[in-house]
Amino acid sequence: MDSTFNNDKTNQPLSAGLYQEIQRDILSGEIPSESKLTEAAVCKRYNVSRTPVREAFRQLEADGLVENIPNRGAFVLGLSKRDISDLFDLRALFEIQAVEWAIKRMTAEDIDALKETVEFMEFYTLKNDVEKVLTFNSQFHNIIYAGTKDRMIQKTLSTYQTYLKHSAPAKTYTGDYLRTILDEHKAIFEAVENKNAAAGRKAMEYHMEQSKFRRIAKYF
Amino acid sequence: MDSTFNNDKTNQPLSAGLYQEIQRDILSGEIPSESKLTEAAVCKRYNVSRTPVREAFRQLEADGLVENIPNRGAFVLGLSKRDISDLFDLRALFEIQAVEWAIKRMTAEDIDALKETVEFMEFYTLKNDVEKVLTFNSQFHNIIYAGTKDRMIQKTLSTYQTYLKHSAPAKTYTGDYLRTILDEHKAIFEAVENKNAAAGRKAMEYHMEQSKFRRIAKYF
DNA sequence: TTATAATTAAGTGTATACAATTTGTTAATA
DNA sequence: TATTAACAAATTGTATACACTTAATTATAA
Repeated sequence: MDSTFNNDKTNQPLSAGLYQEIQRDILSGEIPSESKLTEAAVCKRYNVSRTPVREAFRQLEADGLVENIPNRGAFVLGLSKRDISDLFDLRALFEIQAVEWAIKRMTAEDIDALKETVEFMEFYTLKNDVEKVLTFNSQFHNIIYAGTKDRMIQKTLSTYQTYLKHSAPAKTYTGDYLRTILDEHKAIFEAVENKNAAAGRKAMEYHMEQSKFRRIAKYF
Repeated sequence: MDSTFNNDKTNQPLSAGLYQEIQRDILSGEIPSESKLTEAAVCKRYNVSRTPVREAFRQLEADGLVENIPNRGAFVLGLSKRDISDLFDLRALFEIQAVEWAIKRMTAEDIDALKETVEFMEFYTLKNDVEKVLTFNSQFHNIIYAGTKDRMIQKTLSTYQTYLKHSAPAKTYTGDYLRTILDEHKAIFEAVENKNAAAGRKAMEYHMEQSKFRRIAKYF
């Protein structure tokens, strides 16, 4: 109940902040599956009126994170362990397609931006700055998504990225881990730079396999 | 301006009807890309207040069909021809994965329901009832989606199905066409019945290729 | 005339009031 | 006691009023 919700800094509507906040809480499990989100409760907790709350609920529903039953309310639909496992598989399918399209559609400027991102990743890997590496990791993938020039795959992959990130338990990383991740991204970038779609798919496929293994291995 | 919007029959909230209505108009191109959706205009057209309109806008935004810029408004993002082409490819990836999961996860009752659907398809194919065949065609795929027991793939595929359906120009079907489609579904069902995942993927892959060809061929 | 500033109009963001529905409780009946 | 009916409370659906931001217009100065 110790709300850290704060919307003062940005000019985004309240519903946007609420949406992110509630999404995070559902994915982390803080708000459990099956539980009911009551408008009044959310209003009180974040000290806002019902209008932005209802708008946030609609967005969460479109994401599949709550089910809105007319005149009954919004019921939470969290992600089970199999949901997470499945999500890794779905993400892999799209990431592999995305890198192919990106290789075919990226501009020279897009590729430059990707190059810079890899360089930042390397820089912070050497400094062992986990936070920064993860940030540029996300950025690397986002540049690929944008490079597809396809809104739908971009949107879906961004959503999946968010889901997998926030549904992850806190983790401690070793230097080896960062180095491994860097290498996988370098391989992908190389394929992009050479405009080699087949190599790009292969490198991304491997990255996705490893990525899933690194997470799921902890569960079983 | 001749609104056929009517929400009297059902008890769903106004926003749900608005959402579907506007979605259809965007996909069909009646509301063109780049155009701005003004709340007041939609209110007037459908004779409702701003609250349900704003909620519909949020859902459309989550779908990627409009971009909501704070304090500026909702701008339409329609689907280009390449978007449609890409969508066929993305759908194919998911449909193939879906049939595999469905084969592994469907219950006996699920399979019975699928069998019945195929039988209806065959019956109406023989009667040359296009409307009904298309209805059971959609139902066939929806049963597969549900059979995956995975909300995310289900939701994404349902969305794609809607997009491809509503973005299609009106079409005249021949008896041959219906027969061909029926055969493709029968092949998929057979694989499901035999719980043969590899065969299921293969049959679905073929169905998706043909499905894309049947639509896209008209464009080029 | 052109550029800038002040003002007005239009549109979105948020809160709230009221209507309709659902849920929970009490009362009445068998 | 068990079941149903009537009522009350809580919750969601919708409309509207007001606040705030952006866009358009007019006025002013160079």
